[in-house]
Amino acid sequence: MPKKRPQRSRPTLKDVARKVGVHVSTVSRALAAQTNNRLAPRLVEKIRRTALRSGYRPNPAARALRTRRSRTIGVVIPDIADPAFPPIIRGIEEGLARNDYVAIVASTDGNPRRQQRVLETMRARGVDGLIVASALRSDAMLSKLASGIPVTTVIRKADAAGFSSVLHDEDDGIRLAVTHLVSLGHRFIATIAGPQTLSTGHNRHAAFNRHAKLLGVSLTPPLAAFARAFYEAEGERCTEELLVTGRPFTAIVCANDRLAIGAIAALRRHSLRCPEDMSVTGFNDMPLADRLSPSLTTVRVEHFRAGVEAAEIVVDMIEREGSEEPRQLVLPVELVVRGSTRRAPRRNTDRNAELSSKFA
Amino acid sequence: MPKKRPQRSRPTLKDVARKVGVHVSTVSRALAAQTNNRLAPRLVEKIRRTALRSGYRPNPAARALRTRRSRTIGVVIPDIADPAFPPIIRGIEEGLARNDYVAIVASTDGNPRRQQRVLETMRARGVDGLIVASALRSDAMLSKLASGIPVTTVIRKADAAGFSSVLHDEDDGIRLAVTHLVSLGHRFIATIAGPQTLSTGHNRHAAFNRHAKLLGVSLTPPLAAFARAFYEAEGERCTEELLVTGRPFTAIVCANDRLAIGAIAALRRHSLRCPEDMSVTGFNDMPLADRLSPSLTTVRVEHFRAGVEAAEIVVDMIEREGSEEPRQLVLPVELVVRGSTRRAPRRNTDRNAELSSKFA
DNA sequence: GAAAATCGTGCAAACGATTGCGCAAAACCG
DNA sequence: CGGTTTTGCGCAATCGTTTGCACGATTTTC
Repeated sequence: MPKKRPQRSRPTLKDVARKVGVHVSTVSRALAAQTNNRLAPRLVEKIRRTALRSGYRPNPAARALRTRRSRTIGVVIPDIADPAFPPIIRGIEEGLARNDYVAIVASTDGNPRRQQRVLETMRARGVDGLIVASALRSDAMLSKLASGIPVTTVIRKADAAGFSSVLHDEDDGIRLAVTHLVSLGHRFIATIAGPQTLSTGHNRHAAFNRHAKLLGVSLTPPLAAFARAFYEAEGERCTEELLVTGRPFTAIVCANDRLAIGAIAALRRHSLRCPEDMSVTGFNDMPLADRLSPSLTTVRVEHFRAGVEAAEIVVDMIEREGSEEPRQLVLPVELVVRGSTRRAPRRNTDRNAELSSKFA
Repeated sequence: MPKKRPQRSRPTLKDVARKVGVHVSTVSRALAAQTNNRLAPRLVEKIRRTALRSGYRPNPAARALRTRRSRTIGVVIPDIADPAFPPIIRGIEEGLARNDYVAIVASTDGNPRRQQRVLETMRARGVDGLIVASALRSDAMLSKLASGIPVTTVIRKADAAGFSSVLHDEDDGIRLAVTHLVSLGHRFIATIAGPQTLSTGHNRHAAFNRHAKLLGVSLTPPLAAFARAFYEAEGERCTEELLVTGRPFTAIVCANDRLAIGAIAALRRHSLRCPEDMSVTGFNDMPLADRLSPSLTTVRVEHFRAGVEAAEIVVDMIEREGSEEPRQLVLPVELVVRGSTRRAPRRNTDRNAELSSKFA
């Protein structure tokens, strides 16, 4: 029974030092890339070998205590169960691992109080930096609680300066979607916008207005409904809202995939088929978007890459000691055309027919 | 320019001690629940107040160094982008937060080498315990790398003793699904089983065999296809495999939702409609399962709760110093009937008609 | 060939908390 | 009231690293 060694803890610097016959400080220097050039190469080699052989692992607590660096990044997510976020987290994980950092992630449910708690425990935990996917456009709390350590937002952007950010090219994404619809003959295009408190919601909506005008398909007044959250249920509600206006339209540009899913469901309840009667576009190309029926025409974004880049940015900010100003990165997007969009119906459905003829 | 204080670090025990006029050890004791009863109540009160007022937060690194406890749990997930896992992670997060622990999570992609790396960095990070959702039935590596710290598996179980586990009642779930189908008149039921290297895959398949026999609907030889992974594509492949047997069946019990989604897609390619021609059941009730078309009849499991329970279990094992043996928890499941199952067709589709009549 | 610069390593002090031990003062006992 | 126990708190060591400084030995420089 190897129960003899009750706390067989890992070897420490001291153990390695004893084995090699040098002082612990020498071992420490030999193992660190920045300092081992001041030692005799032969010694360094020897130390490294015995360290490796004895399975030495630096004690993270001791190192953190001494260096005031935990090599830990806090990741704040609105809702990890939302399919948009896991790929980002994966990317962050990847980007951090490359630099020997780890993440502690927490969800906020979009609830400011929870976000505050989360940020506080992260500060208490001594994270070296923060990656925030839950930022509001004006997020006073974030500015307050995040002061002093590098912060980057992903996917969303806070208006306040001082944060780095990595974003998708929302404007181009919406441009692609609208252009696509127009090329299919759609002229009456409604939109379901996301929450205007979020940069995504706001920017996509602004982009929609801009490009609709540019392409000469803007309606007056604009045919838009505003979702209070990026959920399917809100997509349904907004669709109802659009339908009860009685105004004609043949396509809906949704601010994200989940809204689009809700929209399609609501349309179906009203016996409007997608894509035959109504084209719908999403945004994100979330997992399963290709497996729905109809499969979703949407804007593909590089969530994984966004995570990686965000991780690299915080790490970089940390290691350069904040001597740098915030960076902004915008990732390209791409339209993926699938089953939810189709050539605009010549003969509109009954309810649209009368009205659209007025406008034609 | 408030650049004067270059490293305005948080107050330490020493700061609080100086302010109150006592020794740091006294402050330490006053702040810990186990030791403050040895101090004068009035003093404790005073210390706590000034600690609070000055915004004191224990330095986690220092504490970890001294106590050899990081209050950090490693969470190992096969793939965080798989919709089954985020709710579990949320649950873990919740369960850990209640006890003032945090999680560091990493994905393995079901890749043993990656799992090894992940487990190693977690050990190196000094996690106090492990929650593993990626366990294989026989996972030698896990047994090796996890030795010495409390481990619990979630959702999946490793055969090796020594681990706690929290599982869903797979057997009952499959029983519910099969019973449901039988009550709808199905007599020829095929199954798409999951990977037999995973406890889920294995147990659900065993359960299917058992209950099919119990209900008198087992086919000989059994009509089963084995997925190599819990992916949609495998669901498609397995469905093809079932169809080419040429044997009649009117329902497929799938080992999870993603396989079911793949199955439905493959059926559609063969002009078999679900549920009119073929009923399909899933397992998990993953997000969006209710939004697919057809919406999925499936077995709902309590993923969130599983996470919470797993967290509570590891924490408990840690705080009791491993003086306890592993615990096993099985959570109840529930059938949720939706659109993908329907009364068995009287007149089977052409290809089933001839054959099923033979068996009828 | 002596002074100066460089090199290679050891010494010891942190970092901030926890905790066994000791020692006064207070409380208790007969 | 003297002696014993209890109470309340301080002392100092310790956890494992990192890093400024010191210092002898080499090498360089003029």
